[in-house]
Amino acid sequence: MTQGRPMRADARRNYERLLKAAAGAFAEHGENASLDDIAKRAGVGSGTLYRHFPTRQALLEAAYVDRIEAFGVRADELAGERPPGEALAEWLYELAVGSLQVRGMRALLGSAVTEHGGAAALTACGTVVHGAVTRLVKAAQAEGTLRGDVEPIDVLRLTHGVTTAAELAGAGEREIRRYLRLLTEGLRAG
Amino acid sequence: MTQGRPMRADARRNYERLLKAAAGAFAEHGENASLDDIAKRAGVGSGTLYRHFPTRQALLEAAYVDRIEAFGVRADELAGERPPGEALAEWLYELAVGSLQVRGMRALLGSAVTEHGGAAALTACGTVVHGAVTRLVKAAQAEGTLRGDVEPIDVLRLTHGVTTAAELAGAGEREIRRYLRLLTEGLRAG
DNA sequence: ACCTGAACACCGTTCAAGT
DNA sequence: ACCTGAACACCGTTCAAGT
Repeated sequence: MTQGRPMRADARRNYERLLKAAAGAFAEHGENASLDDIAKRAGVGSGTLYRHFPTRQALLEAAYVDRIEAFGVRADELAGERPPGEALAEWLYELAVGSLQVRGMRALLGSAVTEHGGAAALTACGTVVHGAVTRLVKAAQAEGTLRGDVEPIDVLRLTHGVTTAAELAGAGEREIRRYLRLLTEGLRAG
Repeated sequence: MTQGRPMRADARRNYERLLKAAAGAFAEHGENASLDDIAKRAGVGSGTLYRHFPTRQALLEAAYVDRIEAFGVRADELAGERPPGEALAEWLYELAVGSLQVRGMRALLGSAVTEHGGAAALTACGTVVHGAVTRLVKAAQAEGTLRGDVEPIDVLRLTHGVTTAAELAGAGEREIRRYLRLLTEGLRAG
């Protein structure tokens, strides 16, 4: 599907250098790392970067595609090990921790659940994450531990929101856990 | 407190022109509106903008200080009209709707609840909002409708997070209401 | 005391020329 | 088919000169 004809040898080499440079730059400077700097680090002209990755979004996605796919696998693992409600909670927790630790991934996940003017053109990353959360959510709803009136995408968005909140708090993993529990249990007394 | 000696006439005029231009630019282009453009709109040199507002944050805050203070007043109004739990919920709703509608205010509120390396130097805007939410939260906790293990700042952060989520959804006011209810009631079945 | 605007540094993006 | 890097446009920030 993403297959096209194979790249010329130099193109493929540049592609991989760019990915490596991008990962480093995003880790150091966050999602807004300079594209020019990334090209320089990779030792290629800036035009080459644009040829391979027409938008910052595309580069971000390519840089984290492995990690995102690991989350898809992890969802099925958890579904096999634990009761649905717990599996969902743990997966959301790991997703939140991941997007806090790996700078740039939060932005990627955010745009993966953004409504882009109606007909949501799901990104590759969006497809994987959305598929995973849908399986977990349906199971938890069937089990009766998750309310029936929420869509999988709502859960993803709210988790992203909670992660944002935790980041504002300069939070560690304990704080994320706390905020996520407030979401799943609610703020009401009880 | 913010009083200093009175500004020279031309300084005061420029200050106000800048505020007006900033409000317009933020409304049009969001929180990242070009500062240079704002100075041009106001008909002043860019240095003048920096003299009055050393950071973008400072300009954002000055542009919205009236609106923020209105939220402080509104909190007391609601506290006088409704039971504490309802007053808090309604206030958070209005805050969320406000930060979605007025571009730039969301960013301002976000940074108002951000932990800035330990000794949180609260902004003026942060002080107002934090004071208001504290009054509402304490009352709701005393009444027993809000769980006792959350701090006012947590409520503010989570509301900011929910607003973020709603924005991702390209949401209207109905969606915000729904997401806020999910926060206050929780995701668990029941 | 305050203002102006040129100057500098930096970044994203395009595209003509090269291999 | 792909790459390079100069060129352009734009922005934030500083500061010497001016009133």
